[in-house]
Amino acid sequence: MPELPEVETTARSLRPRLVGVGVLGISGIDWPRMLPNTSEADLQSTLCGKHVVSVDRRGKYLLLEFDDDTCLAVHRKMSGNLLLQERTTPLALHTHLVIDLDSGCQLRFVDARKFGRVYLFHSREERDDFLAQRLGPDSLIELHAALLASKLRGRKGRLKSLLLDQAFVAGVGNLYADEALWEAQLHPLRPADSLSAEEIERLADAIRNVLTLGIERRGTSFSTYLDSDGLPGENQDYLNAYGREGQPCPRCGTPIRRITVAQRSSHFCPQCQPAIA
DNA sequence: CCACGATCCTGCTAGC
DNA sequence: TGCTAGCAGGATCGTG
Repeated sequence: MPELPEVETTARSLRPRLVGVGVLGISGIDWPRMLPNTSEADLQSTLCGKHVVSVDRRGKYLLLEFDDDTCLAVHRKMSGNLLLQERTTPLALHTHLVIDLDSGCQLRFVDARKFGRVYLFHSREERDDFLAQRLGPDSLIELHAALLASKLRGRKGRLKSLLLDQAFVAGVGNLYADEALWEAQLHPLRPADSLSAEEIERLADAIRNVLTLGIERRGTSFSTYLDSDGLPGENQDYLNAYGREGQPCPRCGTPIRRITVAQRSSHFCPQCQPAIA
């Protein structure tokens, strides 16, 4: 499941190979629902002849900006992958969008579960409104202890639920939330406004740390994530809590426990992450 | 503001 | 062996 580090890894690898490149055509749409605000014909008429001027990331959205301020936003949700491949490479199963480029390559959106979405915005303003409505401060570049403290103040929800809320902080998903809570030694069910200043600082540091390490390891390929060259990341070899139910906590040896929080599995060490501070 | 449940999808796995 | 039922999971929406 692509979260911030996976999207950032993809953006970094696509950037040098897409900036300056022109669009020749759009094809392969076999699932109109993945285009909530556009269509194959709309994409075709809007993007043909346009050149990519930037490849960016906001939260878990990958953004391709073109030379007339048109913007394509891709959210990969659970299983979506963006592959940059030679035109001659056979299409992978579950390919739902193909963008033909004048570099001889194709940018292909492949998504087995069809949860992924591609949006087209006709101006920077339209795009920014869309994102502002959904995304809080970016958990990698904007989140600091003071900001986290002010956002947590008065919030009665569970800590884990809030971390998954993209309007609270953008970019953290289930896997990195569990890893950050493990590192900060905080129980996922802690009431959000019960954290001490020191705990908030630990959490802010942990979030930045797990995301940064995730990027350095080119993402976590827990199930389906692949980078734009179709290669897995390495961070799955370094997980401390996520997916490790019953296995020893790397810090204290206590078996990792799994509970359900906000309808999502939550992995934590019952020894290092006590429910009561 | 918060919690909970349903929804969307399909590959995988556990269980029979 | 082969089948099926159930699970996972990000975001959104409706209800309480």
